[in-house]
Amino acid sequence: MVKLDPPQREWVEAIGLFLERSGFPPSSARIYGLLLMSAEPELSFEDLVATLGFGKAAVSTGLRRLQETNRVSERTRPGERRRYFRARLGPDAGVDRFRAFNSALCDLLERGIALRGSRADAEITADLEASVRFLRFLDVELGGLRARWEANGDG
Amino acid sequence: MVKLDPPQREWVEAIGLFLERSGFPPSSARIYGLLLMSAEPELSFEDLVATLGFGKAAVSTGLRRLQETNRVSERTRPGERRRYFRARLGPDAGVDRFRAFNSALCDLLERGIALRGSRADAEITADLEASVRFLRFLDVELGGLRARWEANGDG
DNA sequence: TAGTTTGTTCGTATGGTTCCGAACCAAACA
DNA sequence: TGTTTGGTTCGGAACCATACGAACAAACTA
Repeated sequence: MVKLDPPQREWVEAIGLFLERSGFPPSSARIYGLLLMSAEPELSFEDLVATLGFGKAAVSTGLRRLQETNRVSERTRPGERRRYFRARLGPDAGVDRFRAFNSALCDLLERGIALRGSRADAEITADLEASVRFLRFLDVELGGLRARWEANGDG
Repeated sequence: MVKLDPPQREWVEAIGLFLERSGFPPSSARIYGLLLMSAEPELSFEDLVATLGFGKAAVSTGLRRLQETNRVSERTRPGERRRYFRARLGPDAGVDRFRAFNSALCDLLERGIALRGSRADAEITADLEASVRFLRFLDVELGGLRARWEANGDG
């Protein structure tokens, strides 16, 4: 059981809603929020159940999703069977997903352009081509950005 | 009714699924896909209903959502009551949403850092601070990117 | 006025997601 | 071997979003 002020509880809820909008199920989102807000860097399964008020099932599947997407790591302490969970914070995750998304979109748009053929309206085709060019530009630049940030040694 | 090859139909479905994953309801996603694939740059309400196989209700609400988010424009032709719908393709929409998302996340993380206070685990706090710094850097750079692209006159 | 066209809105139904409680399993220990 | 602890998986219930059909509205025609 984790001690949290009311504002801290509200924050967990707020970031929970936020993560939900980016595709996480509610249980995963609250778990991640709690791991970020807790004064302790690691929490046990039981801590999560007791503090969040979710059933064990929800916490179990919520954790699984978080681990599948590399958002949470898990370890055990010597002599204890219990596992402890910790939030993993990589600033790049969002960018990576964004780039992957754009890349997939780009491929799709190119296939679309090809399928439209030459008899189709030229303006829409031109718009699609402009989108593809921009997405390619964006991908290259985002790659450079990442390199630049890491070179600065601040991440 | 719009004539589409089977591969073209599949493409509409594919980009439909793709847009669904970025938050669009299924009907909106298919409508937008069809508007992009159709040889005609504009389609009527009836075209959408007949080609997609959705009911009128679904097309109506699907279109509303697309218009609310500026993804589709509508016009009438002189002497016709019917309305014609056209896809609007802005390459920036994705970037804007990404930046808005990051900005909101950044604010949230800063509030989180403040709420954690000084008694909380320092490593997690430091990770949060690094995330904030990176997000700020990213936002600035993305702004610059946009400007650079538009200056090149290729969008 | 009566009828046709062009959509919109409402009530209901359906599909998919997520939750809970319970049953279950695996590991440690008596 | 039996018991406790730590966690997973299953079945059913609840919820939310969305689709359909039908009723409705608005605009034009005859």
